[in-house]
Amino acid sequence: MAKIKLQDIAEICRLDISTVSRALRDDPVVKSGTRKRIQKTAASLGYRPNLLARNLAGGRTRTIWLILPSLDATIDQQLVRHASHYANQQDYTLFVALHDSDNFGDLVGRSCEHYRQILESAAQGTADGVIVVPRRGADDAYLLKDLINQEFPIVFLDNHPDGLASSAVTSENESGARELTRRCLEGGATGAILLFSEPNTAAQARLEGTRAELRQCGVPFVEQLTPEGLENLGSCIAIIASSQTHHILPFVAKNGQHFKDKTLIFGVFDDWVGEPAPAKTVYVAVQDAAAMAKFAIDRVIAQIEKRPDSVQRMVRVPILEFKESMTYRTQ
Amino acid sequence: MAKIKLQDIAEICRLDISTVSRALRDDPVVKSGTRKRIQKTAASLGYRPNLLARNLAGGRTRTIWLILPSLDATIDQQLVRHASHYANQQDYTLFVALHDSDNFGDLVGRSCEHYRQILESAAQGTADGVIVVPRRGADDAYLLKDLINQEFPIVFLDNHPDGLASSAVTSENESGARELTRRCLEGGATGAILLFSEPNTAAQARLEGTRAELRQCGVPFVEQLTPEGLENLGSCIAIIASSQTHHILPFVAKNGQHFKDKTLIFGVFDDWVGEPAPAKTVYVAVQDAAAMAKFAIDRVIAQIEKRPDSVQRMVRVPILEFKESMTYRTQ
DNA sequence: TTGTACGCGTTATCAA
DNA sequence: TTGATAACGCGTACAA
Repeated sequence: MAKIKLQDIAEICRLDISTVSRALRDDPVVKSGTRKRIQKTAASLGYRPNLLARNLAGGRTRTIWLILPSLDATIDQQLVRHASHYANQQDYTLFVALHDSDNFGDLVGRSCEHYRQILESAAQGTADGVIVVPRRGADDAYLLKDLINQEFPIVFLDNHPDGLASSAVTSENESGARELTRRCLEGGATGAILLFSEPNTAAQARLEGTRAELRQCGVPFVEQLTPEGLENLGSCIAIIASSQTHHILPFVAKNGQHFKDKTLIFGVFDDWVGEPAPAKTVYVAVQDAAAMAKFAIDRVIAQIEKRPDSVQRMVRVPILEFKESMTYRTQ
Repeated sequence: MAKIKLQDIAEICRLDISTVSRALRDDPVVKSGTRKRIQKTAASLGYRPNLLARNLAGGRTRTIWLILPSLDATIDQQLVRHASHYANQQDYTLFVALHDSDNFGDLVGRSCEHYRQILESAAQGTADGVIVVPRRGADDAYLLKDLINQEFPIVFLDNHPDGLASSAVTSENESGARELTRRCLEGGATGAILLFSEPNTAAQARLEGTRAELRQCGVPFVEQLTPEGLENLGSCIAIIASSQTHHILPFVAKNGQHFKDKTLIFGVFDDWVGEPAPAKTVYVAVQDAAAMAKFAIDRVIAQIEKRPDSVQRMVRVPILEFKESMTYRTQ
């Protein structure tokens, strides 16, 4: 059978469509008897209201999109999880869209196009607001400018494009990186290798924090691995980076021969899965994904409901904790 | 300024709204000159077509939802990534919704409610079809039954509820688990511990495959760890499970004292991050996420476009590869 | 080549 | 308490 609509129910019940509409939304203005009757026949027919029509008429969707480049990093997965949860609590539905999913090496440029399409779609009535996790430098700034100018509710999360006057939620990356670095030094590091090559504001802030701390403590470090540079770093080298998966382990696997006679310490953000080997210790700066997600959702909703957004444009969430990674050794 | 609509542009250009509508979709029937003029003024006004209205009028959204419980497992992330990519290639947009995100321990039952809501929303015109990764046994069967009966395009991925006559795409879990087990035995295992406690069809198939192989080879195994059971397993124990994160490492961490004098071998699906320690070797059965995603998308689209779906109800994708996990040891 | 008029499925504002 | 009717913004036969 085809899709049941209000009209069908109305005809069966010999009532007007508007009465049916009210009854199905439990409007107490409809007489309790007819209301029940309508609801029963609706259920028996397997009626489902058409959300497109409903949202079109209502002017809002109670839907927020979380748009991010990928789910590779642990923090991304956690943000999705918490944002979805918290949005749900606020009676919004959160949808996730990936915009970097085209980067499989087939079609360059298509990814950006896809990104643009997603943002457009969101702003075209399908979502009440969006939370965007940008990734590739300022490539996307011009895409977002329009939306912001038209006051479409938008909040940046984790990273934020430079020079856009809009809400943003991120971690205290700079001071977090300083603290992480401090731990590595307390752990005995005599020098450091910095792996923060991503061209985004979060990685840059971390890089700067790390540099600042190392300089202040007078500890040598390099950002590119050269034989000469390595000599200055001493016997206990801290490798400090954003994440395990993309940076440290591949890096160590590739340059293993250089570290033969060295002791290694790793410093990373968010998590370390598995054994810390080949490091002596792994220090982890854990971002507060729950708080970040909560702030982001709150601020989009504030914009959606046109509540006067808090003065503060940029929210920096403190690092949740600094810890040494667990080891599963049996001895 | 408020939202621009076709009417606004029509008035400015002194044309009918329908002409504007055609021009903005590059309909060649509109005279090239006026088409350009219309497009220019539209752009200058920052016009965005309302997708709700467009989809309502058009009857379709070119949107597919991928609904899954969480993103904890690597396979989930890969499925999202590939599905998003492939859907995009087919000119569909893929949205991801999590339905288990409420399981933070606050409100029991709310998760199921949320799940229902998401499925309903999808079927209410917002999506042309859905791909569902179910997780908790057959809890959700009744939710899905309605949708299937009403011929709403739906494909199950990874797992599938029992007894529902609908399309499903999954891995060759049973034979995959057999092969994985074989590898563990070739690696020297004298006994095995099986950790497949999840109440879903994928884990069950794997459990059965593992059991079958072990029985055939006459190798002792346990599914619950007891002191007596442990004695029979010999000195080299294979721990075989679905994933690293949720099962093996916590299990070993908890029961470490029992394994003091044993050699361990791990057998898992999808991936192993970090060092294999405390195991001698880790064998990994890697699922073919790309193929799974592709099949799933293809089959939803087939249903959406009412093409006669292939006779085969259930697609079982072969395991991509069996490998030993990489090690990053520097010596 | 452009305009008219109706449909998409709901909600909301009247009037009855 | 219910019914008629106008939005919501756009697509599209059909007519001009």
